[in-house]
Amino acid sequence: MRDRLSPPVARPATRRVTLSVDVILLTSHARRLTLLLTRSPDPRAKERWETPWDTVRVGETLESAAERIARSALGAPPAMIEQVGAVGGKRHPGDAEVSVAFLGLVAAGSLAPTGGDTAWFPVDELPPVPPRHRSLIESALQLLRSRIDQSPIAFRLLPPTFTLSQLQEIYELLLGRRLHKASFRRALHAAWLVEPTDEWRTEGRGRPAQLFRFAPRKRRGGRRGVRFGIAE
Amino acid sequence: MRDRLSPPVARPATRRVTLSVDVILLTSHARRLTLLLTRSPDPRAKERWETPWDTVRVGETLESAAERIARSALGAPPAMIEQVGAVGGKRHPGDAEVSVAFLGLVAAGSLAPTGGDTAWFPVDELPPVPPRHRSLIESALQLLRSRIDQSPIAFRLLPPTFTLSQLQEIYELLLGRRLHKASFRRALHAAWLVEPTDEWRTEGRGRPAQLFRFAPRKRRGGRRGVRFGIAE
DNA sequence: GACATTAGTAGCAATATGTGAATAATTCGC
DNA sequence: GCGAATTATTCACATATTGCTACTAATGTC
Repeated sequence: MRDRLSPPVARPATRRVTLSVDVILLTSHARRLTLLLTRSPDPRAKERWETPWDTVRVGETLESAAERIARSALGAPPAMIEQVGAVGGKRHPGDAEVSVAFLGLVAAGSLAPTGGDTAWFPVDELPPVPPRHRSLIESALQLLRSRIDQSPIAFRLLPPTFTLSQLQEIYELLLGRRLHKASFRRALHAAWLVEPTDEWRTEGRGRPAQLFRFAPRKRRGGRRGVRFGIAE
Repeated sequence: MRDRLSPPVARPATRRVTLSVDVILLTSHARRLTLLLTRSPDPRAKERWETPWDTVRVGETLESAAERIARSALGAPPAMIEQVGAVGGKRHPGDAEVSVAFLGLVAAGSLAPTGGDTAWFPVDELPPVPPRHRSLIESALQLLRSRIDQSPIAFRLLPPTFTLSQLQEIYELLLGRRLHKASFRRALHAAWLVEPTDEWRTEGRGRPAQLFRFAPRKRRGGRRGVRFGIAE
């Protein structure tokens, strides 16, 4: 089988392709998911905005390149970074044949002083971006939604301490639907994911809310049955 | 921000890297997950087995390259193929700087007539493989387990018609634990994923089992609450 | 102080899940 | 042919989880 792919001993030189690392940086702002875009440096570019990207430098891994690109665009490292995947086909602003996309999450409130070359856009009101970036953004959002219950994604979109209403708001944002307050809190406490601090926040009107922090505890091995969540 | 990455108008040529596409082919056999490996064509290779891989040819996408490699190794296309992700670092048998891994699922029973250069190994009894392949196999298995309840993975590991005991066996294999028969079936029927055929299979001794086929129906919009499954 | 507003809980009905055991349809040994 | 062994399928019931309405609490506004 392999023989058909390459000669038995001396293998052909692996073909070289142009490769980029592209970073999707997301945060929550004003009850909306927002994405960081940078202005295209090329005035002839078809689209004026694109996600931060660069090539991998010598000695860098894909991850360290993604971290560098994110830090450079934000002025600070994101709270979490995760690979989305690799894609080719579709036009890339630097004409990279293959792009490896990373998703970076930024805590709400730490929106960098968006300089003239970077700006945050609500994900449902994006300006035109290059086709490959459009597709990577879609993939990143899908990843975000599919991992929300397995990974501490929601907590990375919040500052270290937060109110339970803020947390619920993030979940509603990511899931795209309203959640019931009592049920949400009951499930949250049952999961031992947060612990209360002794601080309270007054948000203008209404009763002050207690602040919590993310502090997951080992959970007693609750062996649940299978959940058939297959949509297709 | 972008300015620091590249000059305003004329961008630097995107750096070229050697790239491979590596395919993890899995099936279920004798109550075990098994993986297809090909014999290394290089007698000086440190490891004698590796997962099928090749470079991307001109005009191919990553996906079509993965399909070609899988078809070439199996003699037939896999039932499903999905990207695992991209990795660098760690030694690759062809010294590719970056590898994009794909997971391919093969229906049980269609084990190709494993020629002299390819063979199936139980995933928990693999011979030594190159470090990058070892790592990709781990990632693929993790992906498999994390998607089992969202994607029809289990069904792709089975022939078009199957008994519910076979299906449960696959779930137990992937989840690594026993499931209770009655609960499993109740949840399965509630999810409207299978429909009975009018065939029965006699498996030697015991009562014959009815054969079912995968036939997911649109499910009444069961808006469930949040499940906090975060381990950390 | 009455009211609007947001936070946090109680309690109960409706569902879902865990489990043991009953019932069904075969083959095997004799 | 008959009973034991084996595998499939379902029932029934105890427990656990979830959905929801309504209630209490603590604040700012007027």
